[in-house]
Amino acid sequence: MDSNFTIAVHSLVYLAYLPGHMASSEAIAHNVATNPVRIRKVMSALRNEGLVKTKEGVRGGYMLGEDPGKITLGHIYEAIARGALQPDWQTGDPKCGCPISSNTQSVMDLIFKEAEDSYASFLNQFTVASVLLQIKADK
Amino acid sequence: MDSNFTIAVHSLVYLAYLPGHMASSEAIAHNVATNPVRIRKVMSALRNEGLVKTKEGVRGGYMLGEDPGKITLGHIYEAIARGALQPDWQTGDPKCGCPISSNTQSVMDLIFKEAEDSYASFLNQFTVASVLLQIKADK
DNA sequence: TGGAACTGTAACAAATAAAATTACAGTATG
DNA sequence: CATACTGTAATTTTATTTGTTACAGTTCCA
Repeated sequence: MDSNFTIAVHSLVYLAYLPGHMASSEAIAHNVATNPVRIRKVMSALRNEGLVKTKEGVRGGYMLGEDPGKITLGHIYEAIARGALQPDWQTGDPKCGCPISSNTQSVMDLIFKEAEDSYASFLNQFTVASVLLQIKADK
Repeated sequence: MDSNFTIAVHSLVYLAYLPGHMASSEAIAHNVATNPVRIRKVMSALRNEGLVKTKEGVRGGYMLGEDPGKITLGHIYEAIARGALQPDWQTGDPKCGCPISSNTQSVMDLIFKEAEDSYASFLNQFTVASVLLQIKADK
């Protein structure tokens, strides 16, 4: 999977950490170690879910859309990475006569969907606030 | 992630499906819709975990190493895809003064490891035999 | 006993996906 | 109205995934 989920978590934790709870894409990009355009794209996806709020124009930037203790990693995952666990490439050939070759795709599809639900719900035990605490405690 | 896990599951289900429970890399590759070399690589990894047995030489190929009902998808995942859930790319810079930038990597690392454990254990509810049944029932 | 049918790998090439860059229109602020 | 921002599209660069070729080693059996 791509790193958008990690970037999203890092960015939100960074916002939670800052006194003003606000930063520009450039400041976030610097902390995350990537480029501002990428941060803006990630933030756009988070904004659609209400996880951040945007302020355009001079002295604009991003701020948390909710209390850090209310934003779970599962929610972040759903907002930005849904489907990332399943490989794009599929095995078999749906038009093939063999039932294994033709049906494995749809069965694996279902298994991946269920597994991803379980993954996202596992991630719900973490919040931006709890990750921030872990990071502060980390030596 | 790459598709090795899906290929592994498909291959083992295919072996379980065949009357003789045995097939060459070429036959498996054809069913999976990939090339024989790739199947051999996947099978090598599965062999290290005892999930398949190999027979070299004429009329050789691969056969199941255990009862299809005993092989769980979690075990297959561990054998071939451990670590695939975590992106290679990491955020932040461990040498940076800011605690967020420098510690997010190790904290996310731990979260991904735990999440992957939970993912693999979710997959343990499925076996090669149960997937085969699902595939046969699929219309 | 030697050629055919296999696996095991390594090395390389092609295709695809992820990340970075560039560019520019739109928006608030002072 | 110049400046400092976001939003997004287009493009380039880089990394990863997949496929191919090549060949040594193993077993079978004619």
